[in-house]
Amino acid sequence: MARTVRHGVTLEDVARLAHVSSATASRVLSGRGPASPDARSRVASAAGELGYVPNGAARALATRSGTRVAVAVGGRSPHVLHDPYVARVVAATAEVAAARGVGVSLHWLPLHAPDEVARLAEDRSIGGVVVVNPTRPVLDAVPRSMRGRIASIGVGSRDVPSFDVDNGAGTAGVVAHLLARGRRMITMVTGPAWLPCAQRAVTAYRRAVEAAGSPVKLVPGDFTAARGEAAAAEIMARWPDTDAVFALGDLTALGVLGGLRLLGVDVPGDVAVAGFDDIAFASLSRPGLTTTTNPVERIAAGAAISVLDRRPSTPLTFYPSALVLRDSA
Amino acid sequence: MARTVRHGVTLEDVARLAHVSSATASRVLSGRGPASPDARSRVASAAGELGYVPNGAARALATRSGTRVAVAVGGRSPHVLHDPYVARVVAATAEVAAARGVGVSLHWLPLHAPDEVARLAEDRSIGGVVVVNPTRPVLDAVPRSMRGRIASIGVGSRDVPSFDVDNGAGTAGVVAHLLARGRRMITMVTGPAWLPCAQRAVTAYRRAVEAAGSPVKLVPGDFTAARGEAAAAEIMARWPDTDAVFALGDLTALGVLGGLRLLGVDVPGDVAVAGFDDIAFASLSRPGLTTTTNPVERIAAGAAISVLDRRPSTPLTFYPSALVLRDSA
DNA sequence: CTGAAAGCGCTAACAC
DNA sequence: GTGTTAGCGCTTTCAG
Repeated sequence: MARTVRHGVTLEDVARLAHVSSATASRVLSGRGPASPDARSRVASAAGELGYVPNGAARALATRSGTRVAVAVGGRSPHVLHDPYVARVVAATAEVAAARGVGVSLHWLPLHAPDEVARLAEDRSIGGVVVVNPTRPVLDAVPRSMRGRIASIGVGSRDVPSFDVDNGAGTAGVVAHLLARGRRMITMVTGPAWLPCAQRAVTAYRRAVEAAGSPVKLVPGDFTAARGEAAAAEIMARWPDTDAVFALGDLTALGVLGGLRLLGVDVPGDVAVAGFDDIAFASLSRPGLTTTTNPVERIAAGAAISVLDRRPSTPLTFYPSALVLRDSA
Repeated sequence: MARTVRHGVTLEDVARLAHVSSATASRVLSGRGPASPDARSRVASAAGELGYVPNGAARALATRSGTRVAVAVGGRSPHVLHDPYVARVVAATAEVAAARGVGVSLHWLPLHAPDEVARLAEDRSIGGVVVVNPTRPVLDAVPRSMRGRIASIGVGSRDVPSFDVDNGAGTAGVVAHLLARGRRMITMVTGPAWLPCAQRAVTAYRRAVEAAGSPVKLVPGDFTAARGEAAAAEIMARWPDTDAVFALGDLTALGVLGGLRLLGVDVPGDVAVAGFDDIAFASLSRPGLTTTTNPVERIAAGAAISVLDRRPSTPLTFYPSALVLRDSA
């Protein structure tokens, strides 16, 4: 195993050692194109011996494939880039990118300038784009040329396959549980109004609650804890008979928990509280937060792989969300 | 502003429109090398008009500068890559990388194979490396060739500048606060034993506590909440007179909070609890967690910039940690 | 199946 | 100051 790991081994070096042309070496190493078994093995062992690592920049230049995938996040302010949810998406993407010799860059997609996404497409060093929480205008601004190398975590479109948690089913599960526990006055704290993928959850909530003959009560949210705390006060003032709150996003649910405590409302005695996402802290709160899972890393990896491997994927891939019962509901 | 944004505008196109050679255009656009004011303005406006975006892959190939920065995280298992702290580092790095037209990839540095970092250096498409939580063997395995394009979030070495939170001062601040509040039996839950940068906090704790004539009581931790919960039981069994616990890492502190509650210990009545990091949940727990800040995003950005701009930086850059008082201590 | 040769888009000497 | 000329390391026709 005494490898002569010279600094900067090139395909040329491998080819020379294997007594083949660099073209053949390229075919073998990239797996594309014909090559005799003999050549194959000689190249492979030469590459191994020299500790060859292909130069991604050169490959990207030759194949026009780009050297990175851009994660573009829709949001009202650039502050969204510091969201812990976004961080998880980026990290998961960076992990699958590493395996393919490429990188990840992070960009903000302002709500008021949806065609920023087109600008990303002009950058030839960007091989693919994963849009997070896109709005419809963003999706519409996606240029034809991005087809096959763009995916969405959020809603999708004809040209943009979507990878997302099945928040409809997740919500239905949570509401069903609440109903089964005898709750009848269930208020929902929604996501931001501009965020289309969050509407699926609202629809599911509405359907489940109406089917049970209970009233639909909605309060706007924004995924923050601060908003949850304020929402709790709003809800109890407006609908004192509320016996359950379902918040889209655990941070908001945790905020609701805090807000209710401030009001002296007992959870789950007086009011049950449930969230969405099952973040790390959900199990640490007091009472423990009943919620439903959101496999963010798996979703991000799915989206990233579809973009990087240019796999023609189904237009819609839903990841299941599983109910996690704790003490709050 | 009616830009003719053709798909794939090259430097050649810009040069042609500006009536200069591509070399001149390159000098102007990259800011390196001489250029007359006249040429400068013609090139600039041509680039603007065409909506020119430089091709990072081509540039990287020509300058041998790489197309991405690798974030390499030391840890016992590949699971560290899913740590929320790591995610924040990666996202912050991806943000500064985006501004420079490069990407970020994420890698695991196994404790038992410290020379994995040398393997990264062999990849010519990796322009720089940010090591997170390195051990000394990792630092020693950094090849000479990486000088100036590697930085550490954690301990550093002669060749690897360090960017880190001043956890010594942060710890001193927390302990001083605990002492000022009259606590005398202060136990510390440490970080993993293999993690050198966490030792600074232990040293600071030891010094502060000894100076006050209080006993040094250490329990090993691993930054997880589960460990914090277990540690709480251990501590109260071993040292029933404990009146304060300082945990390195808020997640662990939150675990301690839970563990103490299980034991029926009142916080902060019987025992005060303080953490480190000021993560989002610190303000959401009950009681609110007293802790000290850790500006992870700023630290990561500092490290990333030093690597990307190849700035000869000071060997040690400490970021201040500020005490955040809540209810737990 | 294999090799020669022509780029991919940019930068860096080196003359002028 | 500016243009000409070579590459950077890889892939990809196109002959053979």
